Amino acid sequence: MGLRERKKEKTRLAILDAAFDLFLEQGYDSTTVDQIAGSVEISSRTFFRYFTSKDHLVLWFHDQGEEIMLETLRTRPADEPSFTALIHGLREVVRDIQLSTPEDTTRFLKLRRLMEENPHLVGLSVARGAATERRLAVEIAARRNVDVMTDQRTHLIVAFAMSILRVGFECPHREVTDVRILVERMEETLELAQNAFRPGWDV
Amino acid sequence: MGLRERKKEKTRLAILDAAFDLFLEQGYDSTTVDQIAGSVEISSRTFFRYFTSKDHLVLWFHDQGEEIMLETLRTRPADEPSFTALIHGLREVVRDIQLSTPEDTTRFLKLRRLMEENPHLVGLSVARGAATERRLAVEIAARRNVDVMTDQRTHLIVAFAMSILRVGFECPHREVTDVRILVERMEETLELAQNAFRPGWDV
DNA sequence: TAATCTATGGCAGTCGCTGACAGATGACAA
DNA sequence: TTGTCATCTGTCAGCGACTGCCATAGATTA
Repeated sequence: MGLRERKKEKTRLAILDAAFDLFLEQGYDSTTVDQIAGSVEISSRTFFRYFTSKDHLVLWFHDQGEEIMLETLRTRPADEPSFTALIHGLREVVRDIQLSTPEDTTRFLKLRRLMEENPHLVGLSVARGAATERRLAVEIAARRNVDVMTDQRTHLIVAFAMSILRVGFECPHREVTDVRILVERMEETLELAQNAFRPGWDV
Repeated sequence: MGLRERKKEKTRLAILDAAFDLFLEQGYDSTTVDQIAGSVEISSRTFFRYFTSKDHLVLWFHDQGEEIMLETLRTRPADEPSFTALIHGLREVVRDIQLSTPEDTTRFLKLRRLMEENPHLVGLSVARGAATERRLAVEIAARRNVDVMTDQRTHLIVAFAMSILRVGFECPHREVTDVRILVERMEETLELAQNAFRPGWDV
């Protein structure tokens, strides 16, 4: 990897870290892009070359998760029930968090705190989730040999699965100082959710 | 109702109609607030006194639905399973659409077309949905005699129910020229969803 | 009719975001 | 090492969403 790319990655992370710290310190809305750019010593124009919008800072994690979900779907056996396959995707997302570097973990926990303190950001993430669901629905429809446009069940399967992810990450009943707490919580949610459905409902 | 209030309601609807027509004609993004305000002959400053943001034009329906859901929850018997109670809420939302005035129906259908052509708006609506879910969760937690902060099942119940609404409204497999098509579709979705769960999972 | 309340418009300003141009900097071959 | 090229970066000018402030026109009430 060349010097150029390494440098880019470094500023990308620097922006992310600076932004999160500023957000947590003085709030999301009252932090301007100029401030963030300033504290990393780049122009705000450059900021927008790294992140398409201020919001996008918060969505980087989401994008990562989407990729994992899609990737997992491709590797799961074709005859596995769709919902089960999606659940495996969710577990992969969780695993990815567990295995990430300490720096990434810190970033992730900051992001979580940020969302907790600023519910409007949850909305953002959920909005992005709608796009993710459309993409997942295409995959699941192919799997189930149905038409994405007409098959409601496909969309229900995807929507339910993604709901689990969201519920698992929100409402953590005690302070999350460690990803382990989050993972634990996520496992509980998955367990609960899986028991809620009739076997074979997702064929 | 005084002249003042009647006039206000009239401009409110005028703004909504003008905006939707402009959006459908030339796209959401390329329509400015100034244009909308101009075509109703008010200043853009006044526009922002009727709608807190350009986005809010699209969310007015959502807000209405939320109110119906909350209202319904209050009237349902306390010993009814939570999920069932929410489903009744969904049915009330559908009923409200069926019973609305022709003007409102037209507005609603335009909104639907708008969302179809502009997926980004679906995201907006979903984002607002996150806030709605939090409010519904409070009610459901009270019903189930659990703590909103800690009980995951409550959040799952709400999230699943709201997913149904969303799926029912999106992906309509044929052009929606009549609310009846939509209602029909919604019934199918509800049916499908209700059969997906184990009886008693939501106690 | 007078006093009062409130809806509105104009204006100035902030912030997010973009296109266009020019200068700086790393990549790579001779 | 040097020169060429691709890419990254900053500056600047500008648009559109949105807000606070103040003055005024209109509706409401006494």
